[in-house]
Amino acid sequence: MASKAPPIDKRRQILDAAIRVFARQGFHSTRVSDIADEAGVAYGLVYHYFKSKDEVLNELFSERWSLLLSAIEESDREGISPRAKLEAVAGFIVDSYRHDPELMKVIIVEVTRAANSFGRTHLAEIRRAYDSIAKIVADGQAAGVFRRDIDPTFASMSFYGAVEQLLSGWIFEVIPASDTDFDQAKSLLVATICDGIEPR
Amino acid sequence: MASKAPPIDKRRQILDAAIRVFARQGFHSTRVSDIADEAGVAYGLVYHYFKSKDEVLNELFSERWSLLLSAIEESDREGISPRAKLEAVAGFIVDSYRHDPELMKVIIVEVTRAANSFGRTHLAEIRRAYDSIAKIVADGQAAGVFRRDIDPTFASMSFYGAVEQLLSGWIFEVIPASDTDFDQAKSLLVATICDGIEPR
DNA sequence: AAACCGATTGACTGGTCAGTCAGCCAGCAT
DNA sequence: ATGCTGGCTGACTGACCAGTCAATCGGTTT
Repeated sequence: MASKAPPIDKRRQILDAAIRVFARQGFHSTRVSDIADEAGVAYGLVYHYFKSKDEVLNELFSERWSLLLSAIEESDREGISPRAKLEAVAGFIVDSYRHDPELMKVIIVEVTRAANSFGRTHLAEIRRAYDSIAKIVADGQAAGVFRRDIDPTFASMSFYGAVEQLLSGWIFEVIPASDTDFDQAKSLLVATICDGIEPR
Repeated sequence: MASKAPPIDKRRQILDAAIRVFARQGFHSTRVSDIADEAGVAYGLVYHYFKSKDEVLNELFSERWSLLLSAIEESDREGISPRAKLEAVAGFIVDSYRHDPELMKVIIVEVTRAANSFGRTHLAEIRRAYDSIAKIVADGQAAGVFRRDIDPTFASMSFYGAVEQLLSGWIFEVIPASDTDFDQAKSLLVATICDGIEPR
């Protein structure tokens, strides 16, 4: 037989199990044995594929965050209005959550908002997202479609903060999370940040 | 002598030490002995005044958060415009940070954004803040000074998310934090959320 | 069939702390 | 003086768990 026996990717299996377990219990209260059990794999195998428990989370974060960064930078390259770019960014993040809520929960709760632990480690990567958004705003100002009296960095933080708060709300069931909520959120985020909540 | 020897409040001393240590090292990597050392007090005394290490943080959070809730509800009672109410809320939070950055850091990093641990425990209290802000927005809509096509809960989350993201930026030195930055932030937050970043 | 090798297993170890507890001591009452 | 009370002390313990490692397994090469 030239065909190999199904080479089940145990590494992937461990990562996927880790997403589920981290999402369910949080990073700090999951034991490495929980991951191994969830993956249906021996304890030691986790250490065959990963240097440490931390590295499992790092891998999950970096895998996904690089996609996010690409998406932001990609949308900035397209020949669309700054407002449409912001909408693309919000859309990508919201869709990421819709597509894989567990992974996004882990990333936000354990990394992005865990500023004392993994957030520190990945600060540079996280910052790159802020900076890319700020650049979109700055370009919009240069083009005259955004006000110049709001600092781009400030606008970027407000925008990203609003997006993340929304995801947090969904994650912890503070606000409803249906498909229509997701779609509304995309346009409402942009409407809020660009137009404001006062009538025009 | 009728005057008592200075009754140094050891309980308070422990709480204040905990703020400093939690801010410096984060809750998870501070040992109870670190708190005791910082307070200049014996290890066991921490357990004389508090049931557990968790209870120390709970106390710090509740102490401060109740002030925040009062301030929000207070500002809603004053006969000012909804926009001014939002400015009061943003102002109070920003000033809280200016006045005691270490405590606010602990509250945000370890509770408000630690959704899997203490955030869960205090979810109801945190939610009350969201709800109070949402009420301000809803009243503004009823009065016709805010658009009706943005859900108050949504607006509240965006607003609070922006505020918290800003504090996070200061805490982790992603953005500069001087007194003028604080003052600008107050009005910019409201300008952003109310007026939007597009020119009127 | 023998040597080889990476994947896989899970019992074990070493270190870390949260929380306990037995008792000390200062001030006050009797 | 003797006893009492409660703040205060810090050595100790029991539980927990990340990470190690020696052994096994299954497939491939010589």
